[in-house]
Amino acid sequence: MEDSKKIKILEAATKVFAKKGYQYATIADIAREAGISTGLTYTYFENKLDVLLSIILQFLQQLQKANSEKLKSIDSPLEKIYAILHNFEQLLMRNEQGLYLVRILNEALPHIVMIKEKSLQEKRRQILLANRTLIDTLDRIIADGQKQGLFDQTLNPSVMRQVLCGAIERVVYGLFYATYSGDNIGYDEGDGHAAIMRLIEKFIQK
Amino acid sequence: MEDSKKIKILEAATKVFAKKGYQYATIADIAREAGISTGLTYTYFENKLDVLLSIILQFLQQLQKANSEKLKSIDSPLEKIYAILHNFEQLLMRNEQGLYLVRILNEALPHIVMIKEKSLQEKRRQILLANRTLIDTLDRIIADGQKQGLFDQTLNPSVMRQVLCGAIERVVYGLFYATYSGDNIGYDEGDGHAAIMRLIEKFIQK
Amino acid sequence: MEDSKKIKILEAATKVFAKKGYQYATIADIAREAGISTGLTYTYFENKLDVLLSIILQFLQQLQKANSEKLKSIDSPLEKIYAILHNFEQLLMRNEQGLYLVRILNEALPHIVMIKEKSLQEKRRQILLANRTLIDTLDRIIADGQKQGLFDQTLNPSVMRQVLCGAIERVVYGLFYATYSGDNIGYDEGDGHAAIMRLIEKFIQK
Amino acid sequence: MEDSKKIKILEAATKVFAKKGYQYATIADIAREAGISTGLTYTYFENKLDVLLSIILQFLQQLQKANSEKLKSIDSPLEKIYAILHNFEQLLMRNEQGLYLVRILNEALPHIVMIKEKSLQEKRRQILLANRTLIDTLDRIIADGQKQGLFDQTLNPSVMRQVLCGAIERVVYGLFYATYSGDNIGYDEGDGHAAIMRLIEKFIQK
DNA sequence: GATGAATGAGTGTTCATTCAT
DNA sequence: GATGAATGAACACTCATTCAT
Repeated sequence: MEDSKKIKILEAATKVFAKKGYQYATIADIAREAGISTGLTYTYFENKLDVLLSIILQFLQQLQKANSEKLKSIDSPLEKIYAILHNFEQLLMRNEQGLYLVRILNEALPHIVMIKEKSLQEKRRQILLANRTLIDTLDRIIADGQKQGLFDQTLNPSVMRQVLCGAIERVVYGLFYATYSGDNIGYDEGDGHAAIMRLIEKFIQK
Repeated sequence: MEDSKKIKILEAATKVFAKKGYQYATIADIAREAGISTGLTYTYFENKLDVLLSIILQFLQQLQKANSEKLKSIDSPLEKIYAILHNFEQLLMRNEQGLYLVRILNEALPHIVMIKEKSLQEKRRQILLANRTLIDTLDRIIADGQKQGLFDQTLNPSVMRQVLCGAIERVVYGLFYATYSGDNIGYDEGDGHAAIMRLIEKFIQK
Repeated sequence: MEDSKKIKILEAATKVFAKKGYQYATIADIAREAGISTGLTYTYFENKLDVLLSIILQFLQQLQKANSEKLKSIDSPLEKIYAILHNFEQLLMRNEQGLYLVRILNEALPHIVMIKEKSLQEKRRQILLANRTLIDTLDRIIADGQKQGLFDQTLNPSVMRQVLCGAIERVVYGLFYATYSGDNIGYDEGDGHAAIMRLIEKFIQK
Repeated sequence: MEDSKKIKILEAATKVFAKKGYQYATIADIAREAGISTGLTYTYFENKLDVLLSIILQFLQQLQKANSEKLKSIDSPLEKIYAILHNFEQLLMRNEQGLYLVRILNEALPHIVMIKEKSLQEKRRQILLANRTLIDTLDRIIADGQKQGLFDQTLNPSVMRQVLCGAIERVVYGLFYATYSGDNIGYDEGDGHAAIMRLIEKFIQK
């Protein structure tokens, strides 16, 4: 089990899933992109869905790792928010693969809850757990900020987190779309970053 | 060609697409939900994709109609934003069908650009047009608000619109998820509405 | 049971079968061409195959009737051959419907033997009988001609009849094709008639 | 892509198309006859129609090759006609597959002009070209024979070729029918060959 | 490990046929 | 008789997955 080949498949699949959508991407597409045979995919992954879940889990785990490292040494809720945002941007906007991920997460997350395949339950559980951990982390930081009188106290932390995440997702998805369609969407990465910073400053903070 | 049957199919398809996702929904599922035979679906629609596009187009046209009616009599950019938000909520949160729509729009919109089937090009064009009209309307309102010194002038209107739309989408999608999974997502419709109002007040306005 | 409507359906079906081929012609096509509803077709015919068989049987019966009337008063085998040829040309080349028939006979006759539907066995039997009668008539005339020393005696009557019929079929089919494709096939009705006459004169006669 | 499997599929399809007719033959039938799975058919052919066209094209190309090889070394128009007839008989009457072909050609050729599928246009073009080449070759040989005073000069070469081809087709088709229905058609292969030879001698020659 | 030929379950779509009106 | 909406069986085709080499 060469790990380098597994990585190559995951990268190829990320690209193909992002460009065609999970449903329209075939194993043959992915194998071609990875420069291997279709059959070999099944040496490294249970099935097509396993490839998708592995991509998502890898991302969530990377994010979780980056977050838990950074957050330990930060006290201020605001700084924590910034730290998480920074990790997001590092993972999603620094390179091609990151932008592909945005599209995949956007498409796939709603389906994950419904997965029933027995052999993938463990991966499903891990993804849901990592997702929940991220959500809980954000909610707790916001609640802390509110308690400390730093953040808006009129709103529910969960809904504030949804606003923040939804905004980030949309802004970054637009950047993915611009990159891969060539269309002009009216803003660039700098504008996007500025908008999210301003959102935190004006909407999250008191 | 009973129109009532066409509506029944669209309603059934909306429900099935939302619950299973477009790809996993079969025509048989939709027909069963609508209480008809599979074949009859093809009396009213060209094919499965036509059903999806019809659902989306219907929503966008309803929204466009509601918006153009309301906006005529309003001058204030802020009030215009509220009016559009109100229309969104009326169409998406008033009933079951609306919540289904959120899920469908979220899943399907990214794919519409790629549609190549000749017979569906006109519908594709109408959807893209209606979507663009909505985007342009919002961007223009925001630009007006900025010119009049009412809205934040440090940000690009397009990116502000993305933040607003992303936030709304995520908040409403959470409500859909809560309704159909039964999970507690930590906020309710009232919280959601309040958060969006607050977003407009603090992020959009100066 | 209006007989005029039955005829109208048969005429419409003849046209549609000829233009599209039996398999590609739909009942809806035929009904549209006949100016009636699809359902009404089933008042006059058992099913789609019954329509086809009725067309063929009608032709064979008309030919049989014409032949038996003419042949009674003719003694000379050669004149008999001419009489049958004349009847063929009268039925197949005098009008549009006739040319359609050529195409249909050409396509459908090979399938008729294989028909297994119980309700159509009687019609199948009649068609095979009429066909056999025609074949036997021709074979007997040729055998007579041979006995009387008028026709070539070196060949089997059956194979001579095949040559004659095959030639006629091909020549007339070419005329149908020319009429409906607009292509130039290099000969016209006059040439065709001349060729068949010459074939009889040189190949059939001694 | 084993070539032997492609051939196996073509042979199986030739048999099945001949026995059931193109429309009534299913891919499952063909695959069963070939001893493979339905899916594998699509590894070797675009679709069902592609299988049919491949059968026809293969025959026409074999015939064309055989003709062009033989005709080079022959001067006499009469000998050329005999050579082409010989090639026909070699390809169509030597084995089971050949007799199946007669049936398929008879059924399918009229439909080929109408094919609209983009991916099959090239194959369609090649078939029509090969067919035209065959027709033109025959017409030119006949015209030559007429110029040299060897052939009947009272008839148009095109119509003479139709008579010859129609006769051959019918005679051979009868042999196919006899073989596969078991019915006695009143003549055998020897009779058929003799009849065609006699047709050339008496109808084509002066 | 690596290949890609082979499998076959699954589904969109068509259309002959039926039947309530 | 006449309609055409409704049915559902049938089939071409796709593609995830397997496995002999």
